[in-house]
Amino acid sequence: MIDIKLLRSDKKIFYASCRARGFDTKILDKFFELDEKWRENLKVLNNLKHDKNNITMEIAKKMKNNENINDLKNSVEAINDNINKLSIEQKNIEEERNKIIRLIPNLLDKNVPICSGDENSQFIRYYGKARVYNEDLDYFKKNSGNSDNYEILDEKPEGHLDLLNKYNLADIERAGKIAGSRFYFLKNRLFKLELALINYAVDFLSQRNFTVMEPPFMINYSSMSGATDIETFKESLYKIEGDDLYLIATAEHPLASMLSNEILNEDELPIRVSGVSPCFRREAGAHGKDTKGIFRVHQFNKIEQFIFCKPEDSWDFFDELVKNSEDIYKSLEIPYRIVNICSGELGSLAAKKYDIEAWYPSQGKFREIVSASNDTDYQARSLNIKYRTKDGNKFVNTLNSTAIATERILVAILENYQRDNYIKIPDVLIPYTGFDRIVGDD
RNA sequence: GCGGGGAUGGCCCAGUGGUACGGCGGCAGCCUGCUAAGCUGUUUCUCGAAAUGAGAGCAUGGGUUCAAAUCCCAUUCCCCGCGCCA
Repeated sequence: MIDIKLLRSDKKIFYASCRARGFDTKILDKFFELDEKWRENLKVLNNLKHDKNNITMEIAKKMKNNENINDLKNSVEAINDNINKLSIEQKNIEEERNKIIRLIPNLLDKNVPICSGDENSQFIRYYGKARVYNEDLDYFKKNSGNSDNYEILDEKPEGHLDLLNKYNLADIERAGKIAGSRFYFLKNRLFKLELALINYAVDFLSQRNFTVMEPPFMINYSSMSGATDIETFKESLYKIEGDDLYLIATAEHPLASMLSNEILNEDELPIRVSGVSPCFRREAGAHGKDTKGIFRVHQFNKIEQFIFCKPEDSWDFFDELVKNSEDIYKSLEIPYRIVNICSGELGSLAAKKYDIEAWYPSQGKFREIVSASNDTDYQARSLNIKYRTKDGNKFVNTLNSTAIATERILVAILENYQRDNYIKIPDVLIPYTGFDRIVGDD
């Protein structure tokens, strides 16, 4: 949620931010209209309550002295009628206003590139030595900042679905039979590789001062709506029938809401937490995209980094999160690039977002594997997470970034590490897998 | 799931219908020849330019009443016991 006081006092910057994101500024007009009415009503309502309180106290006094109070009673009843009427009106206005204010997106950071379309996000940097099929070279060059760090392949590498079948690493058909499309059974060494990735990430983040944890995989509406932009997010979430519970779409949701309605001491910050969890996504609206294999699925595992910090530190921590994620992919030796997501593509919580995109040789593309966002105080305000300062309580800033989304990294490893008759295991993972290659059934 | 007990400000705790007591901690100031002790104020949210201005707030949502932390109903969570259970 944005800062309502700032919204009232500095309308222009919100109109500019909404326009840059491609949001309809009518929501702002509507907000101001409702807010005006709300404040007027509140004044009247508070005056009525003030009168009522005075009379009520007088009644208490008179009763002590055994004086007659019938007249006073009647006047309170009359005031109560007015209060009730106005309260109902006020409640409706407030509900509508609060619904709208949640639709207003966070203010953009000044470094976010302004754009409307998909392809305008800004290239930041490239790392690694990509294996590039000769026909994909133009695309690679164009999207890697014209890097010359690549190895040309004359034959198109196999796609991950073929590799899954070739080495008997997944059963997607039977998963489809029992659950539907976009589900999978992970098998054999690929499954062990996933466990290795999880353990590797857990160790990695522990060493970088994160408290690692397994969060609840379901949370209630209040937490979910605080942690997300729920109105637009709703359709991508799974709801549990008969209970006030939603399956999480990322560990960010429980990690963020973990501290909801709390006031922290200044010296507790920053708080670095990391969550390992499955992520459940309906992928509504993704029909036809990545339908084969395990690249885009309804359930995948992810290790997420999350930081609560003071506002003045949050851009440093943004860099820290991105660096952590980058260091993981450097260590796994997966080629990647980083892009600064442009205004039209940015989620409404984020003031700025960097994506890390891995190189997938058989797709001949960079695809998203990490999303790092600084939500500034937007999420903290919705969740009511504050810290104490000399000048009163302030909202913390929250930041999140993927460490490893395992299914996408498994695909990246399969594609980048395929050899003639086996899949090589990245060196840093061998201590975790206990084997150095995937060859077949075991 | 059943029975019993509970939820009060950052924390602890008092409060059986008349508008939330006290302590601890934090912050600000005062005093004191000094890492102590003491004193005063302050501590949540909202409206308001501000007030020595007002309203709200006692787990949540309803109800009774002129008036509810207090009485009634429902819900949530925590503790104890029983049952069930990986």
